[in-house]
Amino acid sequence: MEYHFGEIEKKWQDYWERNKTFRTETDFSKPKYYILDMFPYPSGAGLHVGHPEGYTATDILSRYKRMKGYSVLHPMGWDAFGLPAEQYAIQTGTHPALTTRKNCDTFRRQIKALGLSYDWDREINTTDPGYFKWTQWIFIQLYNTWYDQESGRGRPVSELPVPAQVTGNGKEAVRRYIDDRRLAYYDHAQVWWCASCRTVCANEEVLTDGSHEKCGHPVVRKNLKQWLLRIPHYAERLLSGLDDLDWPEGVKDMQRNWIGKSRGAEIDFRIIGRETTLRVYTTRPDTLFGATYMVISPEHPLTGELVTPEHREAAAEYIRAASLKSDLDRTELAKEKSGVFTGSYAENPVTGEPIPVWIADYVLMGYGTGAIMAVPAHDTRDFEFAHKFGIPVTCILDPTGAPAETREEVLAGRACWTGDGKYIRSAHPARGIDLNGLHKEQGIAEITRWLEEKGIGKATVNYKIRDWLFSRQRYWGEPFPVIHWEDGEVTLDEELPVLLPDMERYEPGEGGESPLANAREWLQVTGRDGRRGRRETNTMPQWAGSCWYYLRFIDPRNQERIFDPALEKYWMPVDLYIGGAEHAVLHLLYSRFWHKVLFDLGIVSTDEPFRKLFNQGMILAFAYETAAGAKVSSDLVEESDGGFRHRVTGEPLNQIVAKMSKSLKNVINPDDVVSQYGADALRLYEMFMGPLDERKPWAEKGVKGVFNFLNRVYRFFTDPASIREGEEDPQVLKALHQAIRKVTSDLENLRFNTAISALMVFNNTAMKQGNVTRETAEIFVKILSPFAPHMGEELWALLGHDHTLAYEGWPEADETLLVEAHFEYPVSFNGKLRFKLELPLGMPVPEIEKAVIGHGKTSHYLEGKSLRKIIVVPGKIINVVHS
RNA sequence: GCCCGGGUGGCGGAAUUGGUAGACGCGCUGGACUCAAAAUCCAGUGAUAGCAAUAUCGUGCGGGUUCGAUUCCCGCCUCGGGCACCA
Repeated sequence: MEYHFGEIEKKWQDYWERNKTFRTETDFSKPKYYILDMFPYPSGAGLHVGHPEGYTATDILSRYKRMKGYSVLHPMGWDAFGLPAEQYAIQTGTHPALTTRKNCDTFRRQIKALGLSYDWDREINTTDPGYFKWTQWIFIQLYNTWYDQESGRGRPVSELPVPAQVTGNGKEAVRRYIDDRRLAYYDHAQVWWCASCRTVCANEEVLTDGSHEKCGHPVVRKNLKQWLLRIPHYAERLLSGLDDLDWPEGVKDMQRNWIGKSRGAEIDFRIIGRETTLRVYTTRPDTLFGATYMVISPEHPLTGELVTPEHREAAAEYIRAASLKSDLDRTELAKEKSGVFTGSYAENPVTGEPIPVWIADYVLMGYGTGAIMAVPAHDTRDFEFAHKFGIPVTCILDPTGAPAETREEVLAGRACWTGDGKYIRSAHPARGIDLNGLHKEQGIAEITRWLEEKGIGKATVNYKIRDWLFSRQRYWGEPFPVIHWEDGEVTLDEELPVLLPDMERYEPGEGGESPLANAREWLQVTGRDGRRGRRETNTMPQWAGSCWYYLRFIDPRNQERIFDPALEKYWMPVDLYIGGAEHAVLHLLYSRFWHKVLFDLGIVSTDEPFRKLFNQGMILAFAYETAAGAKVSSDLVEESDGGFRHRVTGEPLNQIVAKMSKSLKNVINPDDVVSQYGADALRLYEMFMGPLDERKPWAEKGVKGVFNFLNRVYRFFTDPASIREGEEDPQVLKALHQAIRKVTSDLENLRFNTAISALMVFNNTAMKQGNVTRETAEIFVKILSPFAPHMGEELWALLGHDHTLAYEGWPEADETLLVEAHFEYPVSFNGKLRFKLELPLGMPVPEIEKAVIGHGKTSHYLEGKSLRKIIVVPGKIINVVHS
């Protein structure tokens, strides 16, 4: 029979939909498996071939797990708040909700055409008031939570003990005290502002070159009143929680880096001639003897006090210039250090020496204490600075392990050494401190002990992670359930959801006002007491909706609560989460943060949301360039004699691998692939291309390869001459069970490419044999079906079944059929393979040796040489070692 | 600069508690079927030399450990991703 994939696929997709084949029934008696895709932002462009990659992988596993007897939760939804729909609204006046609905419809249609087994009754959309009601609700929980350092967890603010001295200062003081501890707070903040998008954005959304991740335009600093979340309070938990997660090490490393934990000490320096002390943070307190100057950041609160009159003008100028600089200027372009002397001196607490205090923008206010002790001999940045401004460099650590030349330079203060060594010039007997001769680790411990004993410093831990800027000046996002009253009080609106108002125009203001500031009616509220207030006009960032969507899938239609706790307890955590590596830090860190807060509040039952994470690799495409490296659009390329040349100029071109892009005209549209080869072929090819986590180029010819395979399978198994009753041929039976074993273990390890290869191997064997038994055919169809589900259902039906095979039991490999009696040993001489020798597997080693020596070819290879020994690895290899 | 990954035929990729390098697929070559083509089927296909048996070389480069290294160790080259004045 001919393989009419179009009809077959339509038929089964309709069947699944009509019968709700994949509706998740929660059966507490069964083991559960929650398998989740990172839900997409439904863009106007529709699906690209990257989407089906991860979706197919999770779909295959879902189908496999169902056949293994698990209750499987496999949902899909839309992360539908976001800029593009809003930009479109600004340009055309179309309400973003309309655009969003249209895009979701397209995505849903495309996804359904791939035969993915989602439970569509659980579809969610972050822009649906029934959904974002609960996003707002979680915000309220964050607002009403403080982090109790003592117990190491978040607790309701109602349980926050307020010290008597605060209570004594009145209601306002108490309010401020509590607000300072809430996980969500509203305050002035130096924030990143993108003039092009007219919105602020999070640190995490600013790229290294100082541009906005979303649009590529440069961002600038702006001081605005914003909502922020105190994610640093959870830094330690977010860090230690990573250890037990089955996540790619690279992703964990990126999160560890982002959290940026460092251990060191805070040290107080007395300012000479004043009552002030200057506190610094350093990871190298052991180098205190080498501190020859200090630096405070231009934003440091003590600049005013420390700058002496004769330096006032220069310092003020420097500070002003620094404030105008973007971070780009302060880093990338300004490798050259800059700074200005304050005129003040501090006293080095171990040596008693006066050391100058400088202002320099290489010290950031947002980290540590915003001030450092500078040790040019043992810190490269300080060394550069000292070098430029002629500040003395005192080496206090002898790099004993370094090459002689380097060591000499370091000892003379002409080079910087950050490694280990032995301390010199690091003792002050009168003050009871002596590090000389110690190594770095010992030195740090010893000086820290001394600082704490003297009360001038203490061991400290610091994190790079900052408060998360959580508001945006946009229309298309979740409104904050917040009211700002005329008397300055801020209260939460518990009447959820707070809906977005309908508007005529969606443009944000240029000065940082949200478009919602123009929604007059919506904006103004009057309290029961007649007090007037104004709604919060900022909206939440896109991350908000995706922070917790995996929880709503558990009980998506619940009107009364965020979800039923019994269901949450059954389904959580997510057993496998597959998505792109681009979310390694942002989404996954934010999500873990919210989850931990919800855990502390007793709302969820697990401390971590995603037990196993897997990143699919990007799908690339072939592209072409000239010898000079100029890219050539793919429609201008022709293939000739195995090479590529320019269709017009005839210039020879090189084939390269690049991201799909409109300009290179190498974008693959999944719709086209489906109409040409079918969904099963698309699925199979995406999985067959290579390992799921690697980036790999799309090749049209490869699709044809798997398409041929499907054709051969279909032709063979639909041919009545291929299927017979009776006993199976032993060779075929063995091949079948090898396939079952290989496919099963490959599925468990997410190695889809080799699983498909095993299916091909079996099909080749079966076709060569000419026919198989009905039982063999059924087993093969079962193990094929997760990969090519339409084909699976069709063949299953043709084999005489009238129900879906989605819940048929997964076949088990019979190991007894796989035991071999003989093994064809490769026999090598000095490691070089010379011939093969078939021997019984149970043969004792001495007899194997005898057999090898007795073999006719052995004497040939040993001619004129002497036998040293024979190495026999039973079931693996024989190696004859000779002179 | 630092931290992660990669580098295997003409191409996508198999194979690692160290044990037959190149599974499977594409492409290519030859053959069958056909008036012919497509499709399909069969055979071959790492490189070099040879009529052949066979030999030598071969997993980015250079060393090392081992009876044996794609796999382990040391030093490089290169591509991709992330971070980057965080004291």
